[in-house]
Amino acid sequence: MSNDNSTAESAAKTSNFIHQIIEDDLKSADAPKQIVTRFPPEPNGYLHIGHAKSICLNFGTAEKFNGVCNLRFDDTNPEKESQEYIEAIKRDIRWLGFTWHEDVRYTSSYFDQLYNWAVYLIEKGNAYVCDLNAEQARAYRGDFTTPGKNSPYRDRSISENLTLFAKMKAGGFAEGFCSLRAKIDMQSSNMNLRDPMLYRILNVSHHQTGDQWCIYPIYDFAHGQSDAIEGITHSICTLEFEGHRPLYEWFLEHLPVASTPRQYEFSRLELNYTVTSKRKLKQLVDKGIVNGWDDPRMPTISGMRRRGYTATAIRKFCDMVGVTRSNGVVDVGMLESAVREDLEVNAKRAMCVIDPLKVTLSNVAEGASEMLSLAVHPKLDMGERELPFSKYLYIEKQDFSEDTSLGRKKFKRLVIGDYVRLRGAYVIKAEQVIKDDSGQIIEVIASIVPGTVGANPAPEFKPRGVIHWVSACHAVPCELRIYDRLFSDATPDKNKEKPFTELINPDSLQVIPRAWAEPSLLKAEIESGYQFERTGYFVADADSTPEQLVFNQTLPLRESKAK
RNA sequence: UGGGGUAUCGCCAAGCGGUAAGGCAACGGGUUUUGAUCUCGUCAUGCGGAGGUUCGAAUCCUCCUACCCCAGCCA
Repeated sequence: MSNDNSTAESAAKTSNFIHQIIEDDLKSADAPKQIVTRFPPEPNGYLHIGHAKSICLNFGTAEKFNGVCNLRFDDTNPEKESQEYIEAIKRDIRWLGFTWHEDVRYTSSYFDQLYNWAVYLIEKGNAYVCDLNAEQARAYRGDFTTPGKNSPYRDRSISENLTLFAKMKAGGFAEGFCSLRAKIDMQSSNMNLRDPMLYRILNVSHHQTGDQWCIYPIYDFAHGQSDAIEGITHSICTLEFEGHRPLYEWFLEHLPVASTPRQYEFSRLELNYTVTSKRKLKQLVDKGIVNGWDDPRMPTISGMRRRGYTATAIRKFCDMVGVTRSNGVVDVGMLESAVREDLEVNAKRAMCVIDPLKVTLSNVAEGASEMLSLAVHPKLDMGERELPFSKYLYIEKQDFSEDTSLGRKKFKRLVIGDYVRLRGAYVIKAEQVIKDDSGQIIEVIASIVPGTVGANPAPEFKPRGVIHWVSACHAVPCELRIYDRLFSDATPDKNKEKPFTELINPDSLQVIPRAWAEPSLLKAEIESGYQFERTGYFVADADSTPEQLVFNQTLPLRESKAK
């Protein structure tokens, strides 16, 4: 489908601070044999545009340096995770065009090893079972300006800790009764080092391990070690994990791990007029504000796919925004620009009239039907399509005006007494307008200039412009869903007055139940992009049935001010 | 407030001591059987601020300022 095979080349050209670090690493004496990265989503929601950036970075970096990238589900919190999300995430990554190394990994498949390492820490006197409840633990932790206090359980003996931890694992304690904590430094100015929790008791079954465990490791105790197990060389994550890096390294230093991955952080992607947080996107879904995770207004990968955004465009966009450590909010227009750039060369052209006005051609015989052949793309060779022409047409209401004083440059459409080109067909002249009792224009009588198909007319018949059309008796009805940005606020999650769920653009979805498409669109495939000439990019939606075609507007065409 | 980060055009972003790339947007001109595309041009004497070092500073030093992250048994 994609005519763009320059993605890999341009990806190879783009660089960022992480690539620079890797280049240095590769030159060093202890250079890794191979670069290994990983994309570690938690299966607690669908992937969004922010994840796309991380995916492009991790898979793209591995590709650039002839390394590999693992897909690892960071499934340490079964309460919020599900198999449905796992399947959706795999589907989205594949759709983006990336292939993970070997089999999918799961942090949960390392639970035994992680447990043994926890025991190891206890044996070395570096971890203890703490009976403080959540509230008490918070009080003991202190705050930014107050150092924490040691837990009264901090100095339990190694053997007692071993017994207690085994009992935790065996289900001997109620949820929340106790936890395993690392013995680091309650006075640390880095809150993450104030004896962080390693394991908590969770009496829930896990989507991968079933009821095998009732204790689950916390992120910090699982992530770095999982990286080490997999031989990850560069563990790339977002900025909010920066403060966790000392802890990440502490575990690698205090455990007999086989390799020492390094963590690097970059700033997460933010887009204006949207939210990029799985938690918030889930709220939109749960509250029914949108129709599911793949609603075409959602910045999820599956939503964008359904909207008609292409993988090529999303990857191009990720390339455009770059990778840095500074927080910023990217203009959603940049994403749209990448989408148009791809669709301009990859979308087939077709015609569809949204708001029809009947045109009767006075000098075309009743019942006469001519089959015209039009290029699928005006510049690229994408074949031809057949288009029936007849005495009765539909054009857009907007493309006709009674105001004959409108200048030819000001209004490049149909006006009584003047000429206009029907795209790919004849030049016509509007002769007469017919109105109903209320004065509404219901029909225009026009005539064709013979011999103007594929040929320019004599100068005196020079058309004001080109308009799109369909043959009224051949056109197929279809439903159009026109989308606009989901939020009316540029920064919905930073608004002080209202929660983001109340900043929804009331016009984010407009349904046009009956538009008229050229017959070739009957063959439109789901997810295949079209440009409806002069109106916008559209894509056939999976809701389409043999009786009713449904198209989603991907984006309108750009419009210069004059229009 | 303690700690950790970040500040270059409206937005994103190169720059790594030698005199401010590029993209998006915007604004002008041209081409065009899509008011699309394409194309040509304009768009930071200035790099958060103030000092300092240097022949030379966005790049080095000092001091300010603003914003982001951390006080989940989330990731």
